[in-house]
Amino acid sequence: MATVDPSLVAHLPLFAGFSADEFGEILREARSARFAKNNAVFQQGEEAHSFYVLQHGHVRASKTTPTGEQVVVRYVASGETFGVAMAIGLQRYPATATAVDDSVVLAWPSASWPRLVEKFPALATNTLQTVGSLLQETHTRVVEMSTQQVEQRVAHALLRLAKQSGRKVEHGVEIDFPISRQDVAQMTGTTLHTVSRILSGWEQRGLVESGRQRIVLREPHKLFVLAETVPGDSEPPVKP
Amino acid sequence: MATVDPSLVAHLPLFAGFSADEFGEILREARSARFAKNNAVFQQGEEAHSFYVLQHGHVRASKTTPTGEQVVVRYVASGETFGVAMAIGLQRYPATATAVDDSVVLAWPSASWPRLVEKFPALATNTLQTVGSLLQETHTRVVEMSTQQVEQRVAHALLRLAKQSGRKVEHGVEIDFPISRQDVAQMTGTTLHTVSRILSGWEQRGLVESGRQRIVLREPHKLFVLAETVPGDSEPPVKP
DNA sequence: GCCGAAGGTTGCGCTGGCTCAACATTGTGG
DNA sequence: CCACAATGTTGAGCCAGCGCAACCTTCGGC
Repeated sequence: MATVDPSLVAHLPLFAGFSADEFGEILREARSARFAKNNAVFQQGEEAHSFYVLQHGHVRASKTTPTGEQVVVRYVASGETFGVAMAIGLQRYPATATAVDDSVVLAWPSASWPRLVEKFPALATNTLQTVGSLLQETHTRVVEMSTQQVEQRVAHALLRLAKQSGRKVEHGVEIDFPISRQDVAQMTGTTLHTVSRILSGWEQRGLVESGRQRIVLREPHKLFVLAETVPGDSEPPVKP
Repeated sequence: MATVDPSLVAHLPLFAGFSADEFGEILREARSARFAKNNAVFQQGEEAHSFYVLQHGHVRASKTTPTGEQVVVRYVASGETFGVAMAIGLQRYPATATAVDDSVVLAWPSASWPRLVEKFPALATNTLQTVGSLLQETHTRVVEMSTQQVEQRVAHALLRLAKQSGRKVEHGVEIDFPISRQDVAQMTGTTLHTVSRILSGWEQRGLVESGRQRIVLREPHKLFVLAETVPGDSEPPVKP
């Protein structure tokens, strides 16, 4: 298990406000690990032995219901912290984390969290920011699911992914990891069929270009307008 | 502004692990305030001047969309922390907090959060637990909205409210604050009409007893079964 | 280069739950 | 005590999106 070059992780939000010596000390307790595409970093229900920072790649966090349905809780981009179950008082992971691309993570034993936090209280406040942001995003999602139609929700979901993990390509912004219709459906509370129909429609209108596990936003701004448009807003009723 | 009796708040989760002297010191920075029923503690978008612990009463946190729809984010029960915008890095409150009953809160100036946390790091870890729990609950809600029908979601919502704020009454468990059909609808992503129909149905079956701003669960266990039952699970198709 | 599996598309029919609407009931302020 | 506002109930019609089904396309392994 190789030691980690501090310069590669010094800028991460989890370590904001630490001196070189300090995160040198923290880093010494981490190990680096590689997960090949489609392999699980950890499983829902499993003992929360570690917490993680994603160095490279992309990780999907998803929950499975007792009846077997899956819901995507989050996509983790590089630099982000995940699997902090222990820090929020959980013995077990509440979701499954899967590498959707070949990924490299930094892993700390959960057992060392209390000691690290005691020595470096800023870890707690930094994690609080992270968890707070997740809470906000999740609230946004609840609001969207409560008030918007599927098409708007899908638009918002893709725009968020593009912002978080978009890569500029020739004709727009491509979501920088493999993502299926099913994945988008599980992010927005719909079915892969409906997502497929929506993307087909958008493709015809030139808004996106998509294919197998691949989505390119060609007109992010138009998508944004669509996402904010209340359906039936276009034709105000005529007063006779 | 009266000083606060430490014995009344010593047991709150926010102060777990503090000595008498320590929360005496923290408490000295708080003021107590009373909010009459239906008055706002703070408004969405307003500068996050304070964070709060609810001493008595009940507070509803809700978000309003640009198009005017409201979504209930959370009900706060006594003892719980709310309005911690500053701690999670927000300048402004992301939701409106309204007293649904006459309520008494402890309020700290947001400005004193950084200093308090520096002196009492356990504040950060305690808040992390709180925010973590909220995140989990919100994820549960997303999963429910993604995979369950309205009737199941309403059942889950009421069972959660009963667990958090239920009061044993003669014929069951009553939700211990005024709550309308509209409120329940805004918690579950449906309309007051649908909630009304569902409650009427349950009333007929003897599962609940409800009226104006009032819901009593008469058969919590049966409701729980209903909440977990996949619709169409009852009659397996006959093979001719 | 072939084959199987995974992913994507599209048509069709059905229905849960929304919208619109009218009305009933209960609390509240003057 | 009355009037009105807030809350709740219920009917009727409609449609967005789901379930099912059939089929097509692309990728990866051998």
